[in-house]
Amino acid sequence: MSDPSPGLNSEQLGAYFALMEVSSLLQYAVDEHLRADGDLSYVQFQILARLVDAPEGRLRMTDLADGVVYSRSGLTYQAGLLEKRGLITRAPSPDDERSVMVTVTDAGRDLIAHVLPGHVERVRQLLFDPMKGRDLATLSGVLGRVREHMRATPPRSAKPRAGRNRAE
Amino acid sequence: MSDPSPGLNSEQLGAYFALMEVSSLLQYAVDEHLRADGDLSYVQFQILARLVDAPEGRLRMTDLADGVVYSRSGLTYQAGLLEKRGLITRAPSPDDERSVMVTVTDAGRDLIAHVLPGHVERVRQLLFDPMKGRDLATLSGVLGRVREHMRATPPRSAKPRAGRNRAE
DNA sequence: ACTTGATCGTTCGAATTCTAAGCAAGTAAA
DNA sequence: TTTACTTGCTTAGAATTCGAACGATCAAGT
Repeated sequence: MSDPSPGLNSEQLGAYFALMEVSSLLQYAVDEHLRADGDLSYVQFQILARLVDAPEGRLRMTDLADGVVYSRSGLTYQAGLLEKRGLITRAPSPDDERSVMVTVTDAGRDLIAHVLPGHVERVRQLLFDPMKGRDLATLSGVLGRVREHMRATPPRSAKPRAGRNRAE
Repeated sequence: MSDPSPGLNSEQLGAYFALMEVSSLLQYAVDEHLRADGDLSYVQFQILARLVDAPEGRLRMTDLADGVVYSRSGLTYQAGLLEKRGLITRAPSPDDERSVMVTVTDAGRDLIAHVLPGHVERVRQLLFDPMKGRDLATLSGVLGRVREHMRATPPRSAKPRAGRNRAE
């Protein structure tokens, strides 16, 4: 039900714009570093990092795509590039013949290990240096809650059920 | 001097990931609405919105590009699309013959006015509904400060000065 | 078994994006 | 003024991205 749509006050609007601008600028900055230091795009870094973090270093394509907020076809394309560079391998899953398990190779782990310190350093400089006091605690609290809320909120176009909807 | 690179603690890392994921999901959600309701991409909406906000409803291409964190050539492309749809006009600036002034048309203003309520509504539902108490105040304080810090921090690859650098 | 429907991943084509190169116009120094 | 450099924008071509269509596999229900 959530409140009879009063729009956003100017503080909310400012926070919204700031959020989008900060994430854009941050992504540009780290992307630049990743390319220079490891010839990786931000997306590729995300994929590898997520795999390194996963148990056994492997994930199904779909879970990986959901994790990095990315389309399946886009992931197929990037996985092709990463596989060509020997940073990951792909193999059909034993349990489910449809799905493909993606696994980081040692080369992939090495590359992430090589790039990570500089990456983290940039994030610290840009994002956390200007914070003070309880800023971090509040920020991570709020963002964590918002993230859960978003994950739980299905996209508005939540599948027109069968077919015959959508007049017009 | 900012601290001898201790990396990031796990709370910082979590906040960083949450920030990127939240902005991604939020952008997907509003993008979906904008396309359905006004046949606009998120970038196009940003361009128009920024113009509507500008004095006289016009801006130079470069300032517009910087404002939306976008490449110049990308903006040229999008401006072409928007002009074709009659939402903006382009004209050479009187003062500086090089630069191009972009202006929102009435149609452009109307479209933004049409789309804005739904847009804002989604942002409110996804981003602000799960907030409470002083969350908003802190968030906008922190993000505002971070944004200023980022704008002031030049990209690391701050122009190889003249030409003869970049061995290799 | 047999149909129906959902899920998984890829391929295809179109749209978007970036970088590099180029042109035109401004600025500054000689 | 002439030269050199910078700035503003566009063009050209390659790379990336997405959505729709597809083939294959699984999961139920009958």
